[in-house]
Amino acid sequence: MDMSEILDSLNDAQKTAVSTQAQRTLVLAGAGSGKTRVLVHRIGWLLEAQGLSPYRVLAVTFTNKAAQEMRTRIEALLNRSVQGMWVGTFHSIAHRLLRMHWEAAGLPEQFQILDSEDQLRLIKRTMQTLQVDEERWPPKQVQWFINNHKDEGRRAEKIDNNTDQQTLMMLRIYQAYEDNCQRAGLVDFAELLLRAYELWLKQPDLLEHYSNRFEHVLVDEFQDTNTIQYAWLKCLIGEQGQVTVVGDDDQSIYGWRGAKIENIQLFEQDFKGTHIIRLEQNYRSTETILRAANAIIAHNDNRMGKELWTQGCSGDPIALYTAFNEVDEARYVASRIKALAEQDHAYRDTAILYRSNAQSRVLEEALLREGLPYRIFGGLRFFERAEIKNALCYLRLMFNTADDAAFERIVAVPPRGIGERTLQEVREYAKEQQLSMWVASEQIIKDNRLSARAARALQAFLEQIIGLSERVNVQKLAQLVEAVISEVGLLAYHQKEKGEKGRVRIENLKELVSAAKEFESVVDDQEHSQLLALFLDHTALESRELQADAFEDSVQMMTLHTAKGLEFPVVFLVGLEEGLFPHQMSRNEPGRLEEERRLCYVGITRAMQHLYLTYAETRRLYGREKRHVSSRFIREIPKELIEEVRMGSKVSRPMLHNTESMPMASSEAEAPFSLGQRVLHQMFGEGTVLGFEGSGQNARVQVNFDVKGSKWLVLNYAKLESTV
DNA sequence: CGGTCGGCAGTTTTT
DNA sequence: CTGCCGACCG
Repeated sequence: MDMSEILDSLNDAQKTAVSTQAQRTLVLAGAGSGKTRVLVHRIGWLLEAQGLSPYRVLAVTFTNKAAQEMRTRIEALLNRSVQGMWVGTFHSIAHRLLRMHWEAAGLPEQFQILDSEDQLRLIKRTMQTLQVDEERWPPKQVQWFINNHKDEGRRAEKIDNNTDQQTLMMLRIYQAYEDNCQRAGLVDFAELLLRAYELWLKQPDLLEHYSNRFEHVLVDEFQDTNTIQYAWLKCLIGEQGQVTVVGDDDQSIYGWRGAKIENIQLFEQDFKGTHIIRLEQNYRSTETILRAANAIIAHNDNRMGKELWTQGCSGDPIALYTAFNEVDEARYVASRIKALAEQDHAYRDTAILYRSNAQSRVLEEALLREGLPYRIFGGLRFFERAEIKNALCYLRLMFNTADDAAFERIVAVPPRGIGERTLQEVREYAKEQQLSMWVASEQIIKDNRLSARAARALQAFLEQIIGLSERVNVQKLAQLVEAVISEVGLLAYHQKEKGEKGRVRIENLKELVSAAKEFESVVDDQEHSQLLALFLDHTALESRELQADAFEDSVQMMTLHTAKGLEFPVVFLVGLEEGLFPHQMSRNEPGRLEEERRLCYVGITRAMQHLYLTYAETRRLYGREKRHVSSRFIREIPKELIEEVRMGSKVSRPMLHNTESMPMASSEAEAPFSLGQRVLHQMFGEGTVLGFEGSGQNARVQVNFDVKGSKWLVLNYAKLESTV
């Protein structure tokens, strides 16, 4: 292959990053600077120019999507398959290692992965057996405690137990939870990483093998690595290994879940002679947008230092809309999107970004009112839905009867005459004898420790699972899934549910069968039982839906966190208020405030052409009206980049007594009411003016009545009175 | 065993 | 104001 294909399309900094001979390379890649491109071409360069075997390359990402994309793009660039290359998330690579070396890692061969919901349930269960007060030790907090320690590489027994009562109890739960996991062959997400790390420590020969094998390690989104991931990498790379890490300290937004932005600085110290390359040329946004982003992020301290620039045009000023309240804000966004659509902007070119999910609702209503199609990202993923997880837990229990988490989840779903009394009996016995729930059930039945009715029900359950698991080696995966949902009564169970809910759940269960079919065809030439194991891993590790949502041109709505890595021609960044963004909880701690600022930087740099910022002076949140001042992030943008928008009546401030002094657009000056004004209606009572539409005879006004809610009224008929 | 009611919490999310 | 979870009751 011609090397020029790999280098020619790149700028100088990118070329350097792709072709450097340095043993250690740190690429500081600004937003929109072609980061993925560099990573892909770097690997291409290593394989083609350096003649490295794909077998000797390990590339690590944070999401399955990124891993998938990387492999696809490398193969497209080189026009060949790179099968032997390991490309995956930290978790999937750790998982792969543990599957291959389960014995060395001290795990049973059929270990299963717990997602965070499973983990929380198991923690609750553990706490119940320990008789811990859930008021004093909230399970969520315990979960956080456990995961945090694991992320820092700390086992319960290694933690100093010379501490306060509160922590001491958490440690006890941590330990008991671990014991439960070990006995049931269960591994949570943090455990995958920790075990993989301990594998290096406990098995130097294994470490050496992989260190030798992976001559070059590449890491994407390096600023998001946590302590254990960093330690794992450091071991693997060792003194000899070559490594390329790519990241952007200004886009580190996951500190709250353990990511250590300091790892970037640490890298420079730990890996001597690191070649640092900055990618600062941006190919995404207008100069105006970049200047705003640069200005905001400049308020942070201890940056690695980077300034985005572009050869492109300066573009439109940033629009800033000050809304009276959140409804007005949403209305503005919707009306702008409608106007943009009329100028031939596709809906999918537009994104609405917000700090927290709770904000989406009002926006959604406004889009609905305008008849604009939208899609909200986030929310429950397919494999996380309750009915899907139930079905999967049957498969898990069939696969490994010791899986207590699965046992607990489905033993009474659908209901089959096994009540809390019976279960309590089983749990106690299991705890006493250090047995799995499954074996405990068997023995309790045998010992006649239950009423005849309960014993019969429990026996029937065990037999049903055994009956199903005998078919694992005989039937195809999809048939097996189908058998579970119909024979075990899940379908019938949801059929009985009233309302839309049951129907949707049944749809989902059928979707699960299709997913299994799809999986069969993708991963063929495997034994049936193997296939089941792989499928279970897949559902735990790749919660992404198999089929992307049906093609529809719609407005994209998501949180700022979700938007990372994406780009849109038009971006609305809403809710820029002190207390909301930066969030209340982050305002007083400098470190957390800086992370909020980086989040803002991420949001702004998503925009390619047009950026709209909005905030509401009053916002109803948690049923309470609160007044807010504009976000400091707005004020950190140079004034000359911003153009303030005033809609309709041109009154952005609802202070009634000030309306006269506010500038009025001549065309709208005749409007008898202003936005935010309080009015009285004969039938609907008092309310607040939210918006106008039309003029003259047809002029309509939208009023949010205190009691009757929001209504559109024709001004001519409405006989509204000002309350002032 | 399933339904209902009351209390309470309530950034951000991937694996 | 929601939505979720747990307790309680029929």
